[in-house]
Amino acid sequence: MGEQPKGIKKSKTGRKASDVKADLIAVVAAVNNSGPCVLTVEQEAALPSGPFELAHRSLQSGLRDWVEQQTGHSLGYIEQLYTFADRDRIGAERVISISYLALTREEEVTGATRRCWGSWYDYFPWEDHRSGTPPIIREVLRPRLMEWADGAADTATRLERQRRAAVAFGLDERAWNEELALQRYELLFEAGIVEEATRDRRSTELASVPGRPMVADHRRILATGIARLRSKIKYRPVVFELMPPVFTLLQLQRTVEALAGRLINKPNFRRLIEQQELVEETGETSVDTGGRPAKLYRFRHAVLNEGAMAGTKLPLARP
Amino acid sequence: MGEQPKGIKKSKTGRKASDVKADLIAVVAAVNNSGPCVLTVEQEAALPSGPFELAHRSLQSGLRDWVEQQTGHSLGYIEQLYTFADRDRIGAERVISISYLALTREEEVTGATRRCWGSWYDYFPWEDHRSGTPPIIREVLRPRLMEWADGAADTATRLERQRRAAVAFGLDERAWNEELALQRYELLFEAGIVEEATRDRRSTELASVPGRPMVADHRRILATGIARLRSKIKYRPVVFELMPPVFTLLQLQRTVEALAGRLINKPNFRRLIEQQELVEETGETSVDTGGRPAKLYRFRHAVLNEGAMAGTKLPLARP
DNA sequence: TCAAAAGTGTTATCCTTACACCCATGT
DNA sequence: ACATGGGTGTAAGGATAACACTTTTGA
Repeated sequence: MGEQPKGIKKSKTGRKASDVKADLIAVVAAVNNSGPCVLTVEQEAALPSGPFELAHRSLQSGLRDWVEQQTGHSLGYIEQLYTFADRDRIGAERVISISYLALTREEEVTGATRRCWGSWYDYFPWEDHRSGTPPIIREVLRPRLMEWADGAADTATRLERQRRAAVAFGLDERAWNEELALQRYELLFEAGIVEEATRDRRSTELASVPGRPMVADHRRILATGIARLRSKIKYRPVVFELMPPVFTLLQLQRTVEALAGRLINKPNFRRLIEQQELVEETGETSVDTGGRPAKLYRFRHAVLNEGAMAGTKLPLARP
Repeated sequence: MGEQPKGIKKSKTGRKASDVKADLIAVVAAVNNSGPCVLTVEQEAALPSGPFELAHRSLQSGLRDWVEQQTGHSLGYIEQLYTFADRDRIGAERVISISYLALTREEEVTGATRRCWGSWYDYFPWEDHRSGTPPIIREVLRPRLMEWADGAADTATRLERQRRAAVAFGLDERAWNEELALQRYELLFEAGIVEEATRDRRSTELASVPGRPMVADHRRILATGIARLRSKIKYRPVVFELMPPVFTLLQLQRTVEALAGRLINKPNFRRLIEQQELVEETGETSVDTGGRPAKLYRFRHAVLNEGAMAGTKLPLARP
């Protein structure tokens, strides 16, 4: 910031015209025995959030403050998700939402704060494929999506819609891709199949409404967080933010499966983890839960320093 | 939205306390014969930007308006980069910057607008490894970084700094990783080696200043864009946004090389492109530029519909 | 003829995938 | 004994990397 820090930006309209409100909004994810869940308020219908204010030192610290104040939960790992201006919001002042993904463990409940964990798959019943493709896809979503496609004005649009639905939901022998969680929600929204899409416009159509809805566009933000996390666990060791300090390899696998919404091959998973040297043995074994005692592991925090996870996909020339 | 859209958010301070200004800021990238470049204003010292205003239909359209107004350039492909609150900015009103990455071709100059293309590697001379490791790393950056490391209070911090520098810049036999462009800039900033870091605090240290500086934190935003693009070209077909409608495979390779800042193995690159079916022949050949005529190709826009680029890195169980 | 660029093969190696199988413990 | 989970081995297939080589043009 020299002598003229922002000199290049001159609003032609008055100063007031460019004033906005900025909301901070958090997807706080954890995994417990019943599966992946998200920290909520308001009877599990909203994500913790609040306005960014002068008192906040930074966006992240503002977010931490709001989450702690509303839920009594303090955050560890945080990353930014996306920023958007509320759609179809007109009026005196614009609102910008800056969303974040946070990963924690569901800790001991201390205060008497209204903290509720909502299950991911209550909001997105079509996303859990751990016990095979959920029936809701074939029985509800597929027919509704085809209806929507058939409602298109011309043939080109109809085919286009069918293809989009097939890609997103793995229809017609296509493979399921768990990373498309956001695309799927947005497709359902566009097709008017999801409650949030119809509740503004007095629901002329029948509301078949699969999955529990949320306030405003919070469910879309949750979908964004899920999609981001599902892709990120594949190239960054973030799962460990969700694990206790010490764990067995099967516990780790179950956690990843909960997030990905699909099952993993055990032997190969173990090799993958071990060959990347992400964990080290503690030397102890678990207090058995139904079978042979398992070795306990802890995360090797050193890997964060190793600058690993390079990932070249280009055929580089030898230097 | 519903009956109580944002009811859960009650600012304890007055309304005014949460009002902010939101700036939109664009990294508009292109590649020409002289290499990768970015659209700038103010004598190549700033990125196009402007405040988000009531008149704008959305964040993206606001960005398009500002860029077009300031440079006469209209944008195609856009993606959001990052949102941050200005660091060390105190005072009456907070400023939030929402940054975007846009990809275009450097088109025919039409209007008499002040549009300038700045070369990436003028701003980041250490990032271009197409002709081997640039001397500036061994001759300037390495010594300065070691100085900085030695200035640490304790041994642990010193070793930590040395390791960070080595990872980021590929020192000590480590491999160069072109995707770490942002980390590198931030490391230089933290070490006070870069002009932006010293100019606030009256530069007590000598300003060795490698690379052309920019206004405010625009250079950091540019680094963010470069890093994002370098990683994205590996798993999404975004390069084609930078290409003319018809091109030879070598032109495509040269473009990718310009972005990545390193050379690619030709035969393997061709196979990679062809086996992914990203392009199709036009049937024509290029008006030769120095050798045997090359087949011309065009991008297969169909691939965008194929929902390809799944990318599982987890050893899934058979369904 | 030579330089420059366009193209084609071939091989070794690594990683992923799939699957088969044995081990240790509690009931 | 057997169910449950822990844990190891291996072989096939595909992708990647490295490099050698031929072809076609213009100067």
